[in-house]
Amino acid sequence: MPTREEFARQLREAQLRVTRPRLAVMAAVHDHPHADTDTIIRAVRKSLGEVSHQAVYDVLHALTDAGLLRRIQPLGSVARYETRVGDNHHHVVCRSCGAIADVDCAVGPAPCLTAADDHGYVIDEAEVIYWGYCPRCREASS
Amino acid sequence: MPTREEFARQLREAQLRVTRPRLAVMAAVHDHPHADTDTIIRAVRKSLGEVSHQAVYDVLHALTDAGLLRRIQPLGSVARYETRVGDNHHHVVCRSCGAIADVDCAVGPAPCLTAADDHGYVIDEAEVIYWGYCPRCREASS
DNA sequence: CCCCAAACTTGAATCATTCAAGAAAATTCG
DNA sequence: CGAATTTTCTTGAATGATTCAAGTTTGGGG
Repeated sequence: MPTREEFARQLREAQLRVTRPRLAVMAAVHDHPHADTDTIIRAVRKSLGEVSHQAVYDVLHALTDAGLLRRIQPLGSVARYETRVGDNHHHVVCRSCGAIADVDCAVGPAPCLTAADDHGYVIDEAEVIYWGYCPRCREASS
Repeated sequence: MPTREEFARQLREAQLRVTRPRLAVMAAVHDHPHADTDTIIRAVRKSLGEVSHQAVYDVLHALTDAGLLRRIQPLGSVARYETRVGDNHHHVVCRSCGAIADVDCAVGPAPCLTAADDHGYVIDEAEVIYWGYCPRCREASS
């Protein structure tokens, strides 16, 4: 996993101040891929002691706006975050337990798909969510 | 647009009772593609008089579970519904104003895409959201 | 026409997220 | 190095979509 210095460098490059909560959030999201806000808050408190939930929300927004984090939100789920950005990869979501896994882009570089009729929209990204059942749930229900 | 009888038939085929709120919700969603719940509630009240918001939520869930409606929820938006179901089409969302337009599937029948590595998941649907800017916002910002 | 499960009404509760105002900390510049 | 300035964090309350719960009404089979 990236070092503390690596995270700090990313923050500076994005014109953001380097603070303990921000470093902790970066580490937490890195360690818990696709984690929801509550999980991230708990992880951050585990490493720093008490931190306000508002601070975590602020940090998640700032880092997302800066492009250091990516926010995803499958139907019926709260917001989730991941550190893997800039490679336009996608996600598989289990309909049963909600587990999420990364999937590489199926058709090349972003935007990796071309709409049949774009209605005049200028498209710059195609976000794909695959729905199905994860190995564990499939086994449990058979 | 489908007739009242057409909607009633769809409800019966789905083993659901035919009620005025349900017919009104079907018509409202049909008339307001991609509308959020609040818009639907207002449209229903316009045609039926006072109807509890809870009834509309119940109906939307029942119809969605029955496959008569499809629920979509782009990042940062509340739940939206549409009557076009079963054809695995996708959506273009404007990053600026949030306008949504339908887009036919680029690669054939569902699931229209193949994941590079499915991690053992059994995938039955690929949901695609194209992000970009609609003609109006593009013009307004130039 | 009667019955009863399914639907609807009313009213309160939940919970993720946001708002607001002041305190604390991180860069900048002297 | 130390004060000034601005960003970030804390505290505490508010918002708003959605859900829960209990009781009433209604659709449609018998």
